[in-house]
Amino acid sequence: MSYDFTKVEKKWQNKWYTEGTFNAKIDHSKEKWYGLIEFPYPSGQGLHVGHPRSYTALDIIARKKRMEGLNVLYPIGFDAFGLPAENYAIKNHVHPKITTEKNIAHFTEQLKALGFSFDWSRVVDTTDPNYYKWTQWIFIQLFKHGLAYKTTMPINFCTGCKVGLANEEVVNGVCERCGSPVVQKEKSQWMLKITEYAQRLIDDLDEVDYLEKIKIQQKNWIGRSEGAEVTFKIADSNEELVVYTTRPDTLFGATYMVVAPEHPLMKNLENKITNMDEIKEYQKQASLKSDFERAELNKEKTGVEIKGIKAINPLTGTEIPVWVSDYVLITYGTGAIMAVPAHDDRDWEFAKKFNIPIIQVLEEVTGTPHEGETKKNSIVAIVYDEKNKKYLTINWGNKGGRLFIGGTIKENETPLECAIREVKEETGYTNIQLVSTLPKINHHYYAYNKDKYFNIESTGFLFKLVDDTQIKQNLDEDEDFKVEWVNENTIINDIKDELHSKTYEYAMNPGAMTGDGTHINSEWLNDLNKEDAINKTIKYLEENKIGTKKINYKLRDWVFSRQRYWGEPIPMVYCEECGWVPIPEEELPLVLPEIKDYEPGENGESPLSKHTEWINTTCPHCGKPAKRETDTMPQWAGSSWYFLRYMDPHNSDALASKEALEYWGPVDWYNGGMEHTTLHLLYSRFWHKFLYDIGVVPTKEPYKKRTSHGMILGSNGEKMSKSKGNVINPDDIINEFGADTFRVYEMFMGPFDQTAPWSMESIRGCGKFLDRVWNMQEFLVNGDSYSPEFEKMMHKAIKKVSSDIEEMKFNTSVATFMSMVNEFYKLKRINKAEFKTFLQLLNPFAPHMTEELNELMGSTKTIAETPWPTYDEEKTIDDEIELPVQFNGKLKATVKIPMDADEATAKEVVHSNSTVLSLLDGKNIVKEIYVKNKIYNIVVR
RNA sequence: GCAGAUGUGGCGGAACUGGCAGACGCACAGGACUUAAAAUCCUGCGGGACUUACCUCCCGUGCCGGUUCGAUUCCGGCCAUCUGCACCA
Repeated sequence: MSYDFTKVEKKWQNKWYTEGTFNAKIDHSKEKWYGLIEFPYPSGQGLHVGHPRSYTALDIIARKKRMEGLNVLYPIGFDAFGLPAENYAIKNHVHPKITTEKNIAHFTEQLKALGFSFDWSRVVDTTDPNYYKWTQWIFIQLFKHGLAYKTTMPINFCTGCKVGLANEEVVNGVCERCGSPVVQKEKSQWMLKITEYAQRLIDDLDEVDYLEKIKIQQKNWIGRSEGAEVTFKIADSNEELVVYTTRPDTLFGATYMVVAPEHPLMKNLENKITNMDEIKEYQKQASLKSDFERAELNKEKTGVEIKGIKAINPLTGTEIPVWVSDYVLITYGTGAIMAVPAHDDRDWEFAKKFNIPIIQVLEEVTGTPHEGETKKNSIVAIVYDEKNKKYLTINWGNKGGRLFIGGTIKENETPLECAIREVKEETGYTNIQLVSTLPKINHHYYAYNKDKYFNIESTGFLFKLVDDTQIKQNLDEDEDFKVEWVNENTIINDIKDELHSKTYEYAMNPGAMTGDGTHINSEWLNDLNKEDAINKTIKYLEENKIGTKKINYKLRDWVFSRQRYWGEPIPMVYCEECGWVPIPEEELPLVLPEIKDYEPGENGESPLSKHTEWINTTCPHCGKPAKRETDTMPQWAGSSWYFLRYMDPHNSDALASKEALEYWGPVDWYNGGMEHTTLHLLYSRFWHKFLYDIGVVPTKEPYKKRTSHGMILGSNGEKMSKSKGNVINPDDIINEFGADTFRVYEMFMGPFDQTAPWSMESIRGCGKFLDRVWNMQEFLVNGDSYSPEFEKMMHKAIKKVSSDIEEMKFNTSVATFMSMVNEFYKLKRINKAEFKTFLQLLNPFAPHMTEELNELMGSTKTIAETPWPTYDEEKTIDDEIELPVQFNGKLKATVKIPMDADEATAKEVVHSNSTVLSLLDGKNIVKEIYVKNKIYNIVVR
């Protein structure tokens, strides 16, 4: 009798749905467990095969938790506001509400066909006024607490369509739809002060169980840095330029300053600046670029010197030039920097391009310091022969190995003169040309020939050989070496001296020295390391009132306005007298008006801006005529708190009752994609913390645990997309293989948190496995307890599957099931006790078939009603193990010994093994290593 | 450019905390069943050398090096691919 999944799956799905099997109710006598998956955006394409990966994973966990006796909440809903519905509406003149309803119905059907144990009585829909009433309510609370404010922020503006665009709609600087250039246009927008919560969003990560990579990514995104704000005076004016720096210790090396193109300094000093036209042109060019373009890779640095003004280095009093360049961003720090080209890569690049002086203030330390060192200044010269691709070295043989040319600087001699002289004296080459001067290195060493310890400051030089003109060497008596030209590999292998190899490294990778070291050229900071110098500088700045210690975050406030129709209306009214006033809470929800033209308004306004009858209202505060806000909220708004609504979805008096929030909160386990780590996850943590602060929710953090799933790729290993023609439709898979096979395959395809390509061949294998499970009925025999042949396997399997599910190692669980089935087939026998346990373990993965088989076995209870199987640790342990025996770490034999055998027993068995004895013949045993139950290694000579 | 991730047979992958590399599945090959095919069941399956065969030996977890009795696993340096990005001072 072959298995008809169509009938069986429908049967159980109907039962679950009509009986509300998985509907959750508050029950204070039971421990709760709240599992959450990211609710889908109901797109017109229908469900993606990626959705079920996450949903199945948490469904498995939820089903297991129920069997373990927990009161489980596993809800589903729809994040239904968004761009695609609106764009579809513009194109086809269908109201987004209609398409959204249709799409939700389609999604619901698809999700039900996969047999997820969702509580279908709690479905939420972010576009439902009864839902977004509370999204608006939260916004008003944010406004009342000073966390929502208006400011001017640039939007992407299409010069063709004359509308604002989302980042996603801008492709290579042009509009996705019409191809016209996109420019940045200033617009007054609502902002949420997420930055106020930056520190707490970092600190409270210690309290939650998120995957480490998620915590790291959130911390990097928030980007806390400690540094200082330093005030630079502008010469001959009252203007000051405040910069933020994380490296105040390098202040002596600041040789110029840079301000962002949007910085007010230029306007303020307009009458002093002599090249204002040039600067205005540069500002205009910069305004055409989006932030993304400015960040584009390998971009050549651009900039213009602001002529007519100079800044004064507050430590040295030196006048330094001020530049404007778009590599400095107005949104970070103070929008201005002090540039230290010797110790910052970007500044270094800029200074090289515009020939600005580079002053080294920190030098790397090599070698080991020793008491009684003699100080000297010296050079290391690297000479490169481009024609033959060889480097000039001197080979001391066993008296010091291979080195470049080195030497001590004499009095009245510059380092460069010294280098040229040394090359001539030691090798005879006279026609060389300087390529670059390398950063100085502070080196400690011991000279054998002089029996002395030295501490030298060495300047490196890279020369190229012009021609091979060579005179006679002029050597000291103790200089006994060979002059040799060698290739790169020889340099890397032979040059062991730290100073010389470091010099070579600098020569090969020109750039700023950003590491730690010891300060030079820095007056009272000299000889200090980075950390001490930073502290000392900050202290000095504060004492002299020219700067302060400052913590900065990369995190920016959240731009909360969208010039779109299909979003939650922002419940604010503008009154000439009273300013921005929220609408009274009893008037919520502020319903999105039904309109027919969803085309954006002119000049980047929202479509709502054309509806004067809706816009015109009265001020809730003073009663005079006033206007509504026409921008709507971003899609992130509805998803920032939906997990709270699930706890009490039909409540009309509050976003959820206190009882529900206290019982179900916080979410015990939230799984979702890595792509939501920095936006959605951070936004919802921010809202939750705010709601905690105003006493609405009882916990600081919304999610106890967060994990993530990997993307499912097309069978060609690329991201699924219509244009690539590699999209897999879940409906086809369900029709051909059934939901159980689909679920098992998605769990088997690879490690849950990594990307995996789809394979039609592999899914067939999972179908075959389930058929084999079904066919085990043919050799099912009676039995109330595990048979001796399978007892150990059963206990091991319960242990393995139980822990695998908790660790989301679903692929190895499925492998365990497959191995078990293979074992049952070997004996062509399984008894009822074994079958029952097997079905219970497999049930969360393949709920339909296992319930059916369980029923066919004559069970009176469904598997969902039975407790999760338990195991006996004792019975998972083997009595005897195969111990590998190695010789010098290479496997040569295995011996059977009892589990947990002591060393003497193991030794006896190993030494009576014939292979071991023959291998020991004529050898000396140096050492024997025994690791209990793992290995026996004999080291022989 | 920065950050994060990944790299193991023909393919997807397994290997607990440094201890027998390749579990499980796919593909492939052979066999059983069948008039035949499909389905099903059984067996084999990293590469190479040697061999009638049993065996045995060598190589092998992206590359180079290190630590160790022993490294897919730890350390240093590279390379490649993927993903994200806000040049973060």
